[in-house]
Amino acid sequence: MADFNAIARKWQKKWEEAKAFRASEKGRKFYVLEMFPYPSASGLHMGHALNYTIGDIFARFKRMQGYSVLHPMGFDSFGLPAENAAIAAKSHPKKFTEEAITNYIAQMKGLGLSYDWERRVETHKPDYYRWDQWIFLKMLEKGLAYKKEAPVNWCPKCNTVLANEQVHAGKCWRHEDTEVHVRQLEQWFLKTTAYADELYEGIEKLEGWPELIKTLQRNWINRSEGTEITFTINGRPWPIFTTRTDTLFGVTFLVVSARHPRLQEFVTPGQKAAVEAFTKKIHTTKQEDLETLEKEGVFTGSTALHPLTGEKIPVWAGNFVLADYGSGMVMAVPAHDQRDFVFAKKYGIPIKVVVQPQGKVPAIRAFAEDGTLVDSSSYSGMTSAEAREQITSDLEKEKKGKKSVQYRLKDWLISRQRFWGTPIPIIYCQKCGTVPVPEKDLPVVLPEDISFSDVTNPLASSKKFLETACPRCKGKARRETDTMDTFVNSSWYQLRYTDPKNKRAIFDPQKAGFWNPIDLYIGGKEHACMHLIYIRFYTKFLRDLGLLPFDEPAVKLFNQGILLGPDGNKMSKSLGNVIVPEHAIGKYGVDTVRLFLVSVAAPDKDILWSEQGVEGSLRFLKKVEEFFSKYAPGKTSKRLESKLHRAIRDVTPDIESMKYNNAVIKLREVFDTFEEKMSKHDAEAFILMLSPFAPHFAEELWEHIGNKPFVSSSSWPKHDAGKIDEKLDILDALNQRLRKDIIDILGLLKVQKPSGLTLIVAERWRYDFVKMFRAAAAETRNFKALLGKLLSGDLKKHGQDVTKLISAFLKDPTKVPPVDFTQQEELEALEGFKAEIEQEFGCAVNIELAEASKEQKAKNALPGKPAIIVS
RNA sequence: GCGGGGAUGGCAGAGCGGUCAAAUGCGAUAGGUUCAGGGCCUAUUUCCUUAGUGGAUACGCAGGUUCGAAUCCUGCUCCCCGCACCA
Repeated sequence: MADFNAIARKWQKKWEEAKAFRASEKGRKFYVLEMFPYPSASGLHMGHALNYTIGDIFARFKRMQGYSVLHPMGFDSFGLPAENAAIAAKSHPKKFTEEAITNYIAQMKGLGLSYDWERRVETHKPDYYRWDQWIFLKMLEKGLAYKKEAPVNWCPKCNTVLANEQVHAGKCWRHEDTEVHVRQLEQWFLKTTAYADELYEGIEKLEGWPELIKTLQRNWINRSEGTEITFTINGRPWPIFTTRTDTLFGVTFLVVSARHPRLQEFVTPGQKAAVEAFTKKIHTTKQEDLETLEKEGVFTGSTALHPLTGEKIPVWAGNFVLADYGSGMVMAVPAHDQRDFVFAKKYGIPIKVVVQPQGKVPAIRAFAEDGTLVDSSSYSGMTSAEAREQITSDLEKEKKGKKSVQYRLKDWLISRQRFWGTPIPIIYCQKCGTVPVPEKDLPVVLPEDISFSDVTNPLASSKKFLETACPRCKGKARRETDTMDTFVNSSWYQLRYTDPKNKRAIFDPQKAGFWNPIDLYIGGKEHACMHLIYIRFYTKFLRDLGLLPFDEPAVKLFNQGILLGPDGNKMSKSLGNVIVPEHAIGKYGVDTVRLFLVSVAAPDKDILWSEQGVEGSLRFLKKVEEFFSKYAPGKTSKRLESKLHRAIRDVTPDIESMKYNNAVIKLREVFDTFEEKMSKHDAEAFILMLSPFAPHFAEELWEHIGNKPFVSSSSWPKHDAGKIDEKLDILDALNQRLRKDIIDILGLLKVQKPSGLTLIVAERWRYDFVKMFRAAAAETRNFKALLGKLLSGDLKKHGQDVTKLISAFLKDPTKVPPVDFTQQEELEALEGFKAEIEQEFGCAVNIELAEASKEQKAKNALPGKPAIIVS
């Protein structure tokens, strides 16, 4: 038995020496990319292996199809874990990171992944992150990067602020048990909202993206169209956003967010104490509880003027209004909004019905749907939709409102009070203020002499870093000590792969444009609202800088499933169900593991790891090996040829559509029909098809049958439709059935060794049936009538054959397919099969035609199933 | 509450209007093998019936469309997963 691991090492070395997977800009391109990993100290896990194998199979497949394939890998190497590890070990995160990277590369090579390693990018290297800084400066220039004080999410464990996208249900994205606090801080933001509209509208055009991701993004960006209505409070105009302009006459109070920065402007001296007590309570409420919190509020003392009626409306402060959506204030229409309804009930605020439904207005809850307006001055009688239009346009005329679109998407907070990230290229000068670092001074390099001793940002501990001269006045200045969110690094890395060593520019637009957009981007669905929004945002920005001629980063996005442990749970150390890639590979070999990972289910489904399943994959490879160890080229039988070409025909689209599981099954199926004699060319076809899945093993076989390396760079086989013979398959089925029948009968007769077998072939009814069908088809175009005719009476019991014909008929009504076999052909086929039967049952076999005189004997004989007489 | 995805044989998982009692793998059972209760090979693995063809049920539940449904439609139940007071 061959040593699969030795084979793997052998070919990995050869590939590397030959630089077999180097990408070059010529011909038809194909860009396959898997989301690059964060190099963690614990190394690659099986989930990574799955993710990368999925991409690798596709990359290899496309390469064999003659595409220039770009299949690079890199490392998202900035991030908190390395920094924390460094703090614990009183060391530098760079050390941990680079060790981890070395380890990752070795593991990836061990998986036989066909990367062009020369293009590798590592985001913690200054020659990479200088371009993060460059982009930042460009954004600053265009007004898309800015600093502002805002309530921000603070994770006490990460010791830094987080972006909105990194807060999941009130918790930190990395610390599911850690409450995020809201703090008021001055931070850097990237103006993702400048592209909100395009990010939202563009989702529709992402045809190759999974519906799920698109929906998640739609929800995240959440565009809503409405009207911004101006209310006057204390003599000053305040815009309020609503989607229900039609309920304007039902407004009985306004609610301002209790967290609103300008809340104090509404608070009258008389209400001061009450409001303060209330806000204090709000600030001590946990984010988590906020979701289930009862709607509460307090009167601010101020009143607003209704823009149309001039009525006085009380302004409340409430805990259920978001400070950072719209203007942080809502108009409350208790009759038509459930939240307002509850609030009004609680505080005894009047409820005024202005929209009438078909039936009666329910008293216990608000009627929040569209209906017909009542009590709304001249708008009464209009439908909600009409009223929205009319009221908005009337408000516009009076300059008391305008159409408005609001997004849930917020600007991206990128400041991090951490060390291990891209320094923000900003200098604060006492005289000149905030000054961007000039492009020529990039990169702003992370210092080495830092100390993690304090809780403040470690960057501030490096004097060499902190103290600098102002680029404008040359006076004393200090650097920004915040670094950028790591998601910045991964927002454009796919472009850098196309020109990774460029020292003068972020990339050559020529090269980036050749490879991009990514043709197949593979990664987990958890990135839907983080990375995948950011990368789209960056793409649009770089496009607007004139660097990219396209709008979206990837044509097709593929989300692989989650790899589950043998117990059906997600792999985790705490459950002890983690399968370590090295162990599995050591035990079964890489190719087996790769093959198994894609055999279980379609790659977008969750995969259940099963030791027995892996053994099954190994068994298959061993059988293949066994076959080829005895293989000598010969002439392929028509039968095998037919099956092989069909396999080529079917495997190809299976891989193309990433149904790897089905492709593997088809490979197993053809292999099962292999005969000792087989031409070299046909043997090659099989090895070629096997190679994306089991690349090392395939190379070995390829060499074994006398070919020069590599299969990996040979051409994908093409099928010859002319060689696919359906009749041969039917014949196989007939033979199979006959064999089984003989076995059954011998069993029933309790005969161990028959001295002879006589097979009597009956007249074929099908022959006549088809003639009839043809005649019927010719004489009528009414399919139903034809069917009725066919399905009636005697023919009904031959349903299977009827359906076969009908399905063929439906595909092309002008043609009735030829019937399987005529009686004559069947006889001939049986003659051919005779030797095999004789061999198998160890007796002479007679084949007879059921003539009239033998009718009696043939009474059990059916088409394709001769009557069997045992002697 | 809003939205997305599911429910198939002992298990995993294909199939997504006719060629389906339903690929393939795993497991189980039987038989074979110069055969160790291992490996390999072969057969069986819904029920009934049987000198083979056949029949009855069956693809979450209940209906419907169709000559024909695991596949399409409607309603229901259950499971998973996102977002969640966005005005």
